[in-house]
Amino acid sequence: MNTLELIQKNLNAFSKSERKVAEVIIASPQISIRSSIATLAKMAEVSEPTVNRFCRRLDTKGFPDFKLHLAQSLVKGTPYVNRNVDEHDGAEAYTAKIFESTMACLNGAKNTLDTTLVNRAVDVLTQAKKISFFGLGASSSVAHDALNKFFRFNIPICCFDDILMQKMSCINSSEGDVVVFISHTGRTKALVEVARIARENNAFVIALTALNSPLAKESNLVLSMSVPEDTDIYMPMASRIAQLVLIDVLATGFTLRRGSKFRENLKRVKKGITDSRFDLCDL
Amino acid sequence: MNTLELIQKNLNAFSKSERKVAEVIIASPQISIRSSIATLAKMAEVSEPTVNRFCRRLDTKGFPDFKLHLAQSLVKGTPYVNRNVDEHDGAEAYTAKIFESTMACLNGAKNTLDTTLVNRAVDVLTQAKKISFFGLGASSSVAHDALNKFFRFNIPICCFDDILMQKMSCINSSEGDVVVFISHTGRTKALVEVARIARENNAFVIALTALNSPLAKESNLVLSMSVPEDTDIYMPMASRIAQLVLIDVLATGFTLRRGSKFRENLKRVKKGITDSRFDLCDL
DNA sequence: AAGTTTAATGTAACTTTATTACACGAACGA
DNA sequence: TCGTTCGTGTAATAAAGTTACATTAAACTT
Repeated sequence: MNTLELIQKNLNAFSKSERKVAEVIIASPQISIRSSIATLAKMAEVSEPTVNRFCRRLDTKGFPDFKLHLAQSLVKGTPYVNRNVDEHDGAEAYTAKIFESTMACLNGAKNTLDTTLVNRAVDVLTQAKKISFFGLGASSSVAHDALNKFFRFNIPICCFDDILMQKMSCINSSEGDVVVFISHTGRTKALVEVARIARENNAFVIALTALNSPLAKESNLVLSMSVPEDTDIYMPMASRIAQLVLIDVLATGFTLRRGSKFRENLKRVKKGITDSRFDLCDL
Repeated sequence: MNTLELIQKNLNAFSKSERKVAEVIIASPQISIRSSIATLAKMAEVSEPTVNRFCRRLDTKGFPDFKLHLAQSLVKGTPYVNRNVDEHDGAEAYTAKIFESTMACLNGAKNTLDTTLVNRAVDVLTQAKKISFFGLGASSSVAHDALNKFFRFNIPICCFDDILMQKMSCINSSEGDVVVFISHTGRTKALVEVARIARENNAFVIALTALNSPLAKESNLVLSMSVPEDTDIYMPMASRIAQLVLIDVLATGFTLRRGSKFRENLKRVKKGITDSRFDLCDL
């Protein structure tokens, strides 16, 4: 377990002074590993032995040993930890926090994603007669993004925000069609119903959603990622970002599976777009 | 450059005693990073200052600093680097690469984003009579996402994919309106023209785009982030993700600026959504 | 609610660790 | 051969980390 994450997780288990130390370290781990125990103690406004006790509580032999662990975890794992935005944060502070939280989130998502299932999903997608992407609310922009990506592959594809259009589309689906549903919670009633209809019409249902959710139960294949819930009102839904990256992953897998001739095509599409742009020399 | 490799490579450049130190470290680096300078000196059968000099020769401040560098280099795998997907990658490999590249990208974006400008943008947005979000192609899903976020703030807001609708909307704009344009390259002709129209009608133009691009030149305020260009056809546009996070940042800044009463409202909206969901006990 | 106990924290003495200053001796060149 | 330079070690010094203990705050008991 990553030392920095460990500190973050145990924040509540620490005593008042120890928490001060923890906060200083989380705020600037890179500085911490270069500081002496005296400097760190001063930064956290506690005494040196408190810092030492803090280190021991984290199962290290002492301060130098702790620094070693921290230094290694800064390389290995995420240097970033989910930090909530505070009411009094300035632009610099909240910008950093949001970027870092998002990165921490992606790291978590990556580690909990089952790549065997990714592989199966890619299998199914490459063999699809038609692919549909459906999401509602915040997830609808993820569906749009997926449309944009898969559209370039020149295969029958569709994407609707509208729940009725989604239903109609599913009613018309048949064997060989694949429907991808996107929902963070997997508990949006309307969407779950659409998924059921898709299944009833022999479509293959892939869900980017939470494990064991109602939506997951209606699906043939569930791609889930554990992403911390957005308990904080300031905190934007990083889950959405993780879903987008997952779409990237699926699109990439798709491209790879299709072989080299297919990739030549892609280059042509990309080149086609540049014609609607100013030349680089216009810069 | 990896410290251990560096030692290995420079073996011949060291003096006799220093080489002894180098050999001991190469033989058991894990032990070395946990030893004191005295222990290491004894292991190498040299004096302590020799070890110290050895450390300085490797451009470190001293023994503790050297240990830090060594410790970090001993950790395998560099996580946050942009690694291109390879034709022969399996699902696990490309999944990891894409997630990690995206994180690397976000990190880069974070570091190149000017928070002073973020602050100004938030200023402008909070005072806007109406806010519009426009993007084309891949950026249109970013615009949608922005709509979804800012919509909750209960202010006049709009978002169009259609270039004609965008134009019409801009022609009708007036003093106090803010239009946010989203474009990775900033060179999409159609969008640049819309921006010009917006400006001509006294709207305040914010662009999430590349510095010095034609779009940037038509804008009152440019939020740019340096994100590696997607040279690789496999590699999905991580720039899009960075833009989404930037939207998150702006939305958060907006929320903070509006004060605590406003945030109470947001909680209500959030609660309102849950009614269209299955209860948690349905899980 | 007061007293007792326990946990948390800081002070100061002490130990360990690292660095510096300097001296000695070998290698090299004139 | 002498002087210089470079490498090395010894010893002194400084810095960092740890321990023991005293003090204070918190919690629990009666």
